Amino acid sequence: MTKPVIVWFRRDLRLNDNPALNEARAVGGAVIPVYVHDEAGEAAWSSGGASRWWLHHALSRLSEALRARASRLIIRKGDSSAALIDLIKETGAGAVYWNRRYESAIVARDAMIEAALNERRIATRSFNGALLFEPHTIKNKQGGPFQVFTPYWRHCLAQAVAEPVSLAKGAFKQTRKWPVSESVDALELRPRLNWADGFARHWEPGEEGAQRRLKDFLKASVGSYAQQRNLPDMDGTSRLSPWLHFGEISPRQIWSALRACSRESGVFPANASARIFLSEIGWREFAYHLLAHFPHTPTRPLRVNFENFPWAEDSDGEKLRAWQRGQTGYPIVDAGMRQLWQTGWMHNRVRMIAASFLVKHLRLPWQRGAEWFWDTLVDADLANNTLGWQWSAGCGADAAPYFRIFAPVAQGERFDREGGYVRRWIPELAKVPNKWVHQPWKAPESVLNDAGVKLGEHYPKPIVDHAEARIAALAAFKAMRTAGSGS
DNA sequence: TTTTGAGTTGTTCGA
DNA sequence: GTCGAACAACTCAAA
Repeated sequence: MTKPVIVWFRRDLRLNDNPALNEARAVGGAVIPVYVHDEAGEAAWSSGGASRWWLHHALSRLSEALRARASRLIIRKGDSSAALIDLIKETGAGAVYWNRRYESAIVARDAMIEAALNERRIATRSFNGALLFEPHTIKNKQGGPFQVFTPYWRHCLAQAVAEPVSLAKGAFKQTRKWPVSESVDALELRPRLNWADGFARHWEPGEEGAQRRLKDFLKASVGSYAQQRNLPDMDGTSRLSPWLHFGEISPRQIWSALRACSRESGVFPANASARIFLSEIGWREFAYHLLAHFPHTPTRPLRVNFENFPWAEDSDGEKLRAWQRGQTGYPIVDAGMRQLWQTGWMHNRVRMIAASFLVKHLRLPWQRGAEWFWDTLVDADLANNTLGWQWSAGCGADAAPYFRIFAPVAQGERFDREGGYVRRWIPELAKVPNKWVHQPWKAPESVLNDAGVKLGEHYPKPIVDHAEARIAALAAFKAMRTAGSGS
């Protein structure tokens, strides 16, 4: 009789286009879906607070979806290797299948588990469930990894992309006796305090929620993506990032759905908007490419001369705290940081502005920003977070040149012209007229009085002066360069 | 090996 | 208000 196969779910919390699950069902025996909550195994990057909230709901939805197929999700806590070996003993499973991950600590751990299982004569198979182009399959002509996006993505687009595979209909083959499982609640993923209560108004974790969101985006927003993706007051971006992170949707499914939309025009991608959206998926691929080939980059700069960048002092943490709490006095920055806190997400345009502000105006290390985002974003993803922060700081691959310092007032006026975004997240400024809403400190006394705002009381004065901070940042970069070349 | 062209997302200044 | 140039120099990728 065919032995059961364990499907080890990780960052692939979906039933459709799940190669490990598909292949396990194809074996013909029982399938035992398993999730192991192994915080120590995640090393330095176990899920942050906001991600844990999402994970709680993602696991609940996956568990329900499996029950609808007459199956179950078996949940265990603790060391992954020990949990899998226990389950093999309890179920008589002959194999473990999973979809690959790319963080260096996880790659190393998975290799050890594979060896340990093979030693016990348990078959293991791993699959690509998370990427269009896995890092080891993409090489430049010198045989090395790409470090510039454009040639990387051009190269990728010349490769074939596999079609997503839908889950075959019908119930799963049953195991004779289900092993015991923890409840999702027992993982204690939701915060003890109720700070995440607002998240549920903004998000619908789970595979169905992902498909609904993709459909809505393709119907309503992708056509105007080129123009509207930069306007934080609009729903112009896909907002698929958290579902993508947990693998509730795969990039293959997105690629395929986008191509179906382009069918009428006979060209793929059909237009500038579709091409730009696809290239955003490409940036995610590029981030995984870089993380796999430069595994030290979550904590250390890719460009080594940035190791001795002269960051500013902030011994009491006051500046960092002002940034985290949305109290810098620059409305577009503060609105973003408050959106992040309240919803677990921040619009991409504002992420760039807020990141640039931390790194260039406050001159605090990008790692502090990356840590905060890791804890507060529902879409926190090691590859994307690392690339984004190193790009903003200017120390990464294909990064922003050092002289590119976002001006928060100009950015606010350009991308949030009516101030709707700022007013939504900073109610103190609700009555400040458009002309001053991005720089209330410049407004005449009478205007502020009419708006009911006293600066320094209801809303802070700017904690740094833009022009001075800009000059200081340029000087710091210059100092780093001279220090680097001198030795 | 050497050379050449090019590189997500900006800002400021001065005409 | 609008426009183009300067910002400074470096690294990558391909020929």
